[in-house]
Amino acid sequence: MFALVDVNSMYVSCERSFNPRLKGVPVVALGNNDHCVIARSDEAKKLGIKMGAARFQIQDLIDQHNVQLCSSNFALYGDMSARFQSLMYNFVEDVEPYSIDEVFLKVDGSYDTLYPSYQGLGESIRNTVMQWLRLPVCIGFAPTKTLAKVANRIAKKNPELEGICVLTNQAEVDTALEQFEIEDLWGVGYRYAKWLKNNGITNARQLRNAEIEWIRKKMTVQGVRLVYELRGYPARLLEDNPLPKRTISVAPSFGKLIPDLTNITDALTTHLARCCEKLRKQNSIARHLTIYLHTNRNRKTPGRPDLASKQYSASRTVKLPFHSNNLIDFLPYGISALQSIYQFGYPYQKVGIILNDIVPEDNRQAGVFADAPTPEQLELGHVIDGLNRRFGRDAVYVASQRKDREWEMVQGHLSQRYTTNWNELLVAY
DNA sequence: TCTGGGGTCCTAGGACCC
DNA sequence: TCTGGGGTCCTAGGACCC
Repeated sequence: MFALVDVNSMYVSCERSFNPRLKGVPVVALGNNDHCVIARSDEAKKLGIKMGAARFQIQDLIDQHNVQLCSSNFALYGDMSARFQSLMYNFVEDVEPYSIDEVFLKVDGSYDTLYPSYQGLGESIRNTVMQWLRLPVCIGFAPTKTLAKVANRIAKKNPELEGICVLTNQAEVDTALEQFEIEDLWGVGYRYAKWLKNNGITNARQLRNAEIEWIRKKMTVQGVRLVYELRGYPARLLEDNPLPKRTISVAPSFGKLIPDLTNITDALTTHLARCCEKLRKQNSIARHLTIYLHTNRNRKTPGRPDLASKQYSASRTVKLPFHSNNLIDFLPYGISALQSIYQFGYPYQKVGIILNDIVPEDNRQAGVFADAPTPEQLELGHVIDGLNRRFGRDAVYVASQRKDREWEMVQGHLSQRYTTNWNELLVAY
């Protein structure tokens, strides 16, 4: 049996955990630059605020119902997530952190003596997370991960279940799948849902009974796994030993549209420094660097059809002569890639970075035409990370970075980093 | 006026190897 | 005249996830 434990409205719940005034009232968390809704409390959902809505579209609702706004505070959410995940080891040995607000657990018979029923185990997890972290969770139990996802969603949609849904026998599974919309299934996105519906498959039970080879042709082996999982045969195992990331990307939008190369280069430098930090955090090095640049696709500038109202986007990938996690190694390649795609005259919204070809740090090989880094060079990055952890982000940065940061994002409703910044914690209490 | 950010997996096809 | 069989590696593109 698997369980899926999921924090309800994660970001909003984290904010509420430290700010009781947000309880019982509509709250939304906003994405970068406070533009876009990325989490909603139940009260906000009832007002009809949709996921992903732009703030200007719901400004009337915000004013009428005094909806509380929170800028996204990932220092807080990430730390609460780590606490939530580590708490799960108090109950079971096999834990797979799946996303910032979800964990899969393997719940086998060995826990029978401690928790005589899945229901009892679920209640115990729910109560403990609430007591220790003040976060509300829902839990679904079932024989496969996909069915546990189904059970979790049922727990969430039916308040009378009080956050717990157990699917064990076939009759329960049949009923659940019959009522489960195809597009809500884990692994069925917009396009597959459309195709399945066109072929007469509208609920999960119909998909479970579908012909395997026909599914494979359209939905590849992943679709096949999904059907097996619905039939109760595990095709996705618990991955409790997460591999390092194979792609690392940093691409926040600017706080306003930026036309000039100087400011964009400055942003690129800062983003690249973040990428290297992420690499070092998982003890990796990378060799492939993609830089992309684009204007705001949603902007419909009325009036003069001159350059400033047209769209532009471009990208360039470069391969370094060796793997690295050091900003100084990446920077010249990043800057020349940027210069090769930059075109004068457009108002840009974002410069983004993607790193690929990522390998463990101790797999480092000297390039044929480049010297291997010295031990001091290898250590430098980790030393900078240590200083920035201790004295605050950007305590140490490269000299070419500017201090004014004209491009930086806007966050007008940011809460404190309650759990990770001791000074702020003292102020808060 | 204003619309997020960061990932994974799979497949096909091209270039190359012996 | 007749031109095999079995691989690897890389990339782009498409689908999905939270």
